[in-house]
Amino acid sequence: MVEHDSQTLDTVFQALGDATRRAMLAQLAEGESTVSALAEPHAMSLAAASKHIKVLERAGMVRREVRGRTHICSLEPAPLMSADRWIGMYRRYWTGRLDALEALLRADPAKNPLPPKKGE
Amino acid sequence: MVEHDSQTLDTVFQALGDATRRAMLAQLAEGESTVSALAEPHAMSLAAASKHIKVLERAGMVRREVRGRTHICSLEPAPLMSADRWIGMYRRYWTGRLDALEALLRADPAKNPLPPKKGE
DNA sequence: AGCATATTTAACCACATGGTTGAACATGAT
DNA sequence: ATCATGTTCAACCATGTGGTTAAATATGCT
Repeated sequence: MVEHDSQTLDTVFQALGDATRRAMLAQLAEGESTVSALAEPHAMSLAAASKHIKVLERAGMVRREVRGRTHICSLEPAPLMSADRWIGMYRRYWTGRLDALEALLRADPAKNPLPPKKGE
Repeated sequence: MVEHDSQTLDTVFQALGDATRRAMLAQLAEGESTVSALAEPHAMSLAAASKHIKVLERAGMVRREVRGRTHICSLEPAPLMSADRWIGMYRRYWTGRLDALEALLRADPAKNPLPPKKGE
């Protein structure tokens, strides 16, 4: 039985709900970065970027190692895994639905109830 | 190449960042529910629950069919799939890390750098 | 028509969020 | 000691969020 800690999921999903922070995670997936390197791609003050990083840290997704005067951030995968497992509970659901749709289409292709709908 | 619509991900992850709404999605995964049925398990006014449902709707995760005076809500899987695909980009990353860890452990089990750490 | 049910809307409140600027702090270089 | 660099902190602002209560709306029942 999979335990889902509600508070963890709250902070993780909240942290993911911002494009700047998602971009930072993407950058960290490529390798460690200093705070300024993480801030650089974004059109905002360093202080603002610093706050975003702190949100990611609070969510446990980023670890920080203070090396001299620079802070080196790295990705901590565990919370993302939690989020993934939560969403994973629904994979069964939607694959079921998609299978049903596919079956429907195979049964009568002329009805085609969907436009291509690839824009995502 | 997977297109990730930033705005969609924003609203979806934001919607997921609240335990009440996650519980509502779980309930909807079991089957359709009216607004009051969705509200019932939660210690809050109907108006508050109604707002939560609207957040889920805005995120595209819930569809509403007005049948008479009751509104029947159902789960719309596409946005969750988007979120899943986004997180999926990191699956490679963390399985890599875990594989590395596992290799480390196999190489020298005595070092065992981790407590069980199953609490999640 | 009149009443009950299902839901939303509006106005409000406290607090969080995402941004700013300017000052502070800590470290490294000269 | 001084100065520059990397980062945070504090104060502030506008807007968003999650909740409330009270009133409005829409439908169904008798």
